[in-house]
Amino acid sequence: MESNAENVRSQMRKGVLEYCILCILDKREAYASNIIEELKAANLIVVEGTLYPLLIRQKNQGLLSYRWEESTQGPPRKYYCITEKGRSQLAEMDAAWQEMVRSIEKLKKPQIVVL
Amino acid sequence: MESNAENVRSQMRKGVLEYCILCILDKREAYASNIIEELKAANLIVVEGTLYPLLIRQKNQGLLSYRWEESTQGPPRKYYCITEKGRSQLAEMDAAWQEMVRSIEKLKKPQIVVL
DNA sequence: TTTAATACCTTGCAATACAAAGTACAAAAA
DNA sequence: TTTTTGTACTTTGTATTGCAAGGTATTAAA
Repeated sequence: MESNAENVRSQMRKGVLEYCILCILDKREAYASNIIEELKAANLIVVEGTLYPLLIRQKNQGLLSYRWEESTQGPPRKYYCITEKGRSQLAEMDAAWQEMVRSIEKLKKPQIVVL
Repeated sequence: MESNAENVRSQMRKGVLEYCILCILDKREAYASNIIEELKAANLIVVEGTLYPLLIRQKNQGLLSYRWEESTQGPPRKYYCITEKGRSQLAEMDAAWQEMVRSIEKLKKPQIVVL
């Protein structure tokens, strides 16, 4: 894939990542690697340096909570799960996303000219 | 509307604005106020301080060109129109946007668990 | 001459995605 | 025991960019 197409996609991810995290954690709790895997499966590449600060921000906002869990292979994992506040934020983001999709559709339609 | 909902929408606009501008200028040439009006009609609020630098950036990237036109009421206007390079960028952004919409749909679906 | 309306531009700030490097822990290899 | 490997979490520095706020310029009306 070209570098330009990469940039275009990277640029579009901005502002949607928070939403994606809440979507994923709304289904099940997960630790960072789980989240990265699921994002990758949906063609949304994200690196650690992006995800960790984002999770911390959302936790500090009260949207997420976490618990430590021992791992059989490696250091303990931080499993995040969505809070009530997180769910209500997710509901707002759902609405905002749908509105955004409609907005783009509107922009794509030929302009209506009154003669 | 709540401030939080505003923030959510503002955040989501990021990374999509460039795409929106190209969508609008793909239909017809326009100057800044035209563009702001059309974005507003699509529920995408953007202010001058955001739009002008963005138009300049896209012009410098060769995605847009402009011409001056006298106005009957006020100073001359800078009418922007999309270039060939801009159209090819728009095509890439269309693809990226569709992919993003599909990605979000994918994340919303319940996870498939193999037992 | 002053004021109002319109249009374009700039500055400073805050948020954030990312590359890159660092820290910590556990198990396997030497 | 010591070193290496793999996994996981964290931090730092940079570039981008949306936005509030303020500035400049032109025209026409008061």
